Amino acid sequence: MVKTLTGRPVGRPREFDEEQVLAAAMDAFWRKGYEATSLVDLTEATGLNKASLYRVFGDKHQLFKTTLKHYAEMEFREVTSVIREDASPLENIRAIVRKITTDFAHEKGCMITNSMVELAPHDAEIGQMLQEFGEKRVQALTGVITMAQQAGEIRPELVPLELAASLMITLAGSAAMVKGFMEEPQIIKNLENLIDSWT
Amino acid sequence: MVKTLTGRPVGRPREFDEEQVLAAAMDAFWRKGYEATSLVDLTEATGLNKASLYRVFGDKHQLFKTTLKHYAEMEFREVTSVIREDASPLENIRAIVRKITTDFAHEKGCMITNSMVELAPHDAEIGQMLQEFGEKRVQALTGVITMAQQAGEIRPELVPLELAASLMITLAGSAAMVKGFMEEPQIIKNLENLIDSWT
DNA sequence: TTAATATGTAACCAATCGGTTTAAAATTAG
DNA sequence: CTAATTTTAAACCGATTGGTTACATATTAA
Repeated sequence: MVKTLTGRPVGRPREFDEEQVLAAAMDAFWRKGYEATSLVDLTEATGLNKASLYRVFGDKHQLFKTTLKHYAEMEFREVTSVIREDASPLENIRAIVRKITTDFAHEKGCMITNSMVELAPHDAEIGQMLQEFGEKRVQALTGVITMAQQAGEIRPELVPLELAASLMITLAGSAAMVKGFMEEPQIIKNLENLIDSWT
Repeated sequence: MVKTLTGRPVGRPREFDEEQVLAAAMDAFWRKGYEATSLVDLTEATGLNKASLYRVFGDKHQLFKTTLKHYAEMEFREVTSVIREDASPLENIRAIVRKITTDFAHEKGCMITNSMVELAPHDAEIGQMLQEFGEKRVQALTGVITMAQQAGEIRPELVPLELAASLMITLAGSAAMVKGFMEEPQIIKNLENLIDSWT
């Protein structure tokens, strides 16, 4: 795409918003997973035809990686946005967990957990991405947990990194269970019990 | 299949053992999931050709349901088999959890969790099956937890059904995490911490 | 206006999908 | 032996898969 001096690209202008298309494709993959989402599904979800989709985002696998990255960034942004400077660290942890679980809405679960279960063992590239996203989240959680402990809201004998791992596992389990076995209130209650057990 | 007076069926005898074929098909689905496992994969895994597979087990979806049921029954049998009359209830719970996690071997995870994540929201029939398997496990866990509590090994203020739900969620999360994000020792340590927190 | 560039649509493509048919081979009953 | 029954293997089937090409359309720069 060649840009001109005025900033507008040469040639026929796009009829779609790249961000919206990406969001729609992400939603399709999030709902049905990688394998079960066909190119036809993607054209219906995005409103674009196969050729445009291919030209702009590459093949299905590349598009999936892009949507997965989009999801991870969106999720990280939204989750960190609930952190309040004026709230206590433990209150922030509770808010983060609530935010994450409400994002599981409508049986879609968590796209990262979904992808880990569906793809990680036989798709090294995706596995790598998921590991990076996961480590980033572990670090972030370990950070706020450490803060809460320093503020005296978490028992001093507990190890922040272990609590973060425990929370990761419980969140992943929650994301799996919400897809047909448990209701949201039960899942939230369990998470609140877990955090209570740290105090 | 018409049986004769001698008990042997009329016609050419089968060259395969139905149980072995089912186990091989189960392993293929367990490893790669429903969508990503093609009929060709199944013929290679089982040694049978498509026609035989189809005649004996029905279509791919029926075969999947059969292997899923096979998995659930196998798993339940193996897990209950580690229970020792001479061990304390809490020791039995620990043994059960260890057994379940060792069955996650080699990044395959848990076939029930895998199927819940991949299929439950858009395959009502599979969703129903998974719900039944899950409820059976919750009941079994609630049973041993109640016994442990009555034996004084678990604090009396804790609710057995809630602890069972907590364990279910943690096990599902462990099954997801083992597929590329966490190592088995870390997962087992987390589960032991959880059970310790009940005492 | 003309040349260059980019987009959108539809037709096209080979490969693979799940599934079925056909016919040879192997066995039992009579 | 023959007839009946069942299994196996391979060829076959239409539909769908992911992916590509061809071309008319729209826009910019010059």
